[in-house]
Amino acid sequence: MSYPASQRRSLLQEARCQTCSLSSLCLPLALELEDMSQFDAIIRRRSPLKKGEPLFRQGDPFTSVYAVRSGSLKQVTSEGNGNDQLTNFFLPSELVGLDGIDEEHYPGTVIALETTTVCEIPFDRLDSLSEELPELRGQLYRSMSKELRDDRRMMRLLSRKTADQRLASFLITLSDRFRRRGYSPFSFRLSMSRADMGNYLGLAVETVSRILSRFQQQNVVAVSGREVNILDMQRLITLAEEEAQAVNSR
Amino acid sequence: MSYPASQRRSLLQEARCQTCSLSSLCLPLALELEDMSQFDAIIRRRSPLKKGEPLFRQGDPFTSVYAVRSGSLKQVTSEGNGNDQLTNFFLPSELVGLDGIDEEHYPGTVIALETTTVCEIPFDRLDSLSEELPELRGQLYRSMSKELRDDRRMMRLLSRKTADQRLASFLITLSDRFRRRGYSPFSFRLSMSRADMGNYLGLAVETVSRILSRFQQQNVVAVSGREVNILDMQRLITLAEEEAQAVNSR
DNA sequence: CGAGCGGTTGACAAAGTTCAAATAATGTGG
DNA sequence: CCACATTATTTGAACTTTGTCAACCGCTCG
Repeated sequence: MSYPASQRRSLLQEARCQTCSLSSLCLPLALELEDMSQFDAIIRRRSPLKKGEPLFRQGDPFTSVYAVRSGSLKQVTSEGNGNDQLTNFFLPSELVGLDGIDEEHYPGTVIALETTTVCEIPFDRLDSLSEELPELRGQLYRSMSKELRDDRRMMRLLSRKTADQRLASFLITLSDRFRRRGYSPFSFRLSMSRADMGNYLGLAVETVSRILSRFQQQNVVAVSGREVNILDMQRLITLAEEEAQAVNSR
Repeated sequence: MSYPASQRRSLLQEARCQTCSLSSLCLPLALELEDMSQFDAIIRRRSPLKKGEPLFRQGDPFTSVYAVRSGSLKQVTSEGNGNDQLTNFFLPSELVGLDGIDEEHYPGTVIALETTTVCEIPFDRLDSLSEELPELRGQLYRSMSKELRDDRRMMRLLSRKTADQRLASFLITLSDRFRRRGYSPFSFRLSMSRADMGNYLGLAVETVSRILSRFQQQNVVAVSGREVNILDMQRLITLAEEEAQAVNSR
């Protein structure tokens, strides 16, 4: 989730969707150049968020969805008592805030994990525009639908997988997301803490740490602080799926 | 999830959205009478599903979403190995299939838990119509957004709650859904097996059974087979939330 | 009436959590 | 840039919760 200086520079320059390297992954995907400029027109640029800075807070009135342009964020839902749940990490091109549409407010706080830039897309404008642009509407439906499927996958992870499988799955998913964005799927930097990972995966920090150590011992990955190198992707995939036997289906 | 004979009869008679008692909860919510008839026109009635019968199977081509009219269903996602994950229960007025939009196929099999009737809504027609009817479009966005929020709640349940809290939460959620639909929130019949509950909640069947027994001993609920009576709702709510201390946030 | 399924209960084992403590990393004020 | 204060991460050991295995009950369906 860090970028070489050259790329970071170019990301910041791309003030318009038409030239943004992410447009093929982002909401304007599938839009014609002409339509894209209409879409581009409703977007508000925001100054970069610093690490730890919230994009919005739980309970804030829902006004916009956001496309991540660079950096990364986490979404945390608090339930009164100190018990927070980290429900999502967002990487470039992903849409933030879709779960706030049907209520007047955002259901969780979204916080930058590093210096992060986003495009703000006022939802009322997006909705109107989606009336005229079937492709845009379809893309919006698809984004939400995909998020639903990802959620189901996460539920499966949380309810059926062992701690080892969770960590392996997590690393694979990250790897895959990086790959799709043109970065190395084998070597990357985690922008979140062990505590964040544990919270997201439903594990104690200590468990996360222990398992990463074990993976390292087994030469599956090399971990140094937040730097990750996947040494044996095949093994990692096996780890994520194996033992998946039995549990409730003898 | 069973209905008195009189109500069941009337549900079956309601062939049109305009007279359906669920329209105030369902997709046509917020539509003017005139718009509603347009919406009504695209809907296909289906003959009732028998218990155990699938509405569609995982991998079937995605064509429609479905609104439950009466009865109930479960969604099961299989991952090759025998390890299935039950990701959702659907009650009357709820929309089935939204997570299939962005792929060409449904991501899970949806099976009737009892005799069940649904309205089939071809998605391409729905999409076109949503172009003309902003209210319908909004409702569709809201439905998906709500489902996202429910998923987040479920993730929280799976990753942070104890078995007791999961069962308590589950009963409360069901109770609430019945209440919204005009049924008793205190007395209802479970249409799913203990195994289904366990699968959904990420618990072994034995655990589900034990905890229900314990709740019963403590006079929180009276359970007889699949009949449930909530005796002490306040206590149940406490059970669902309490102990929610600590875990990752000392 | 017997088979089978769904549900319940007990005993034991395993996976993870909690608590404690040491070490490493990062940030801050001078 | 240094010394100190914090915060993050790792590791060990005891303890809990829940899963697994086994046995049994009760009901329904041929």
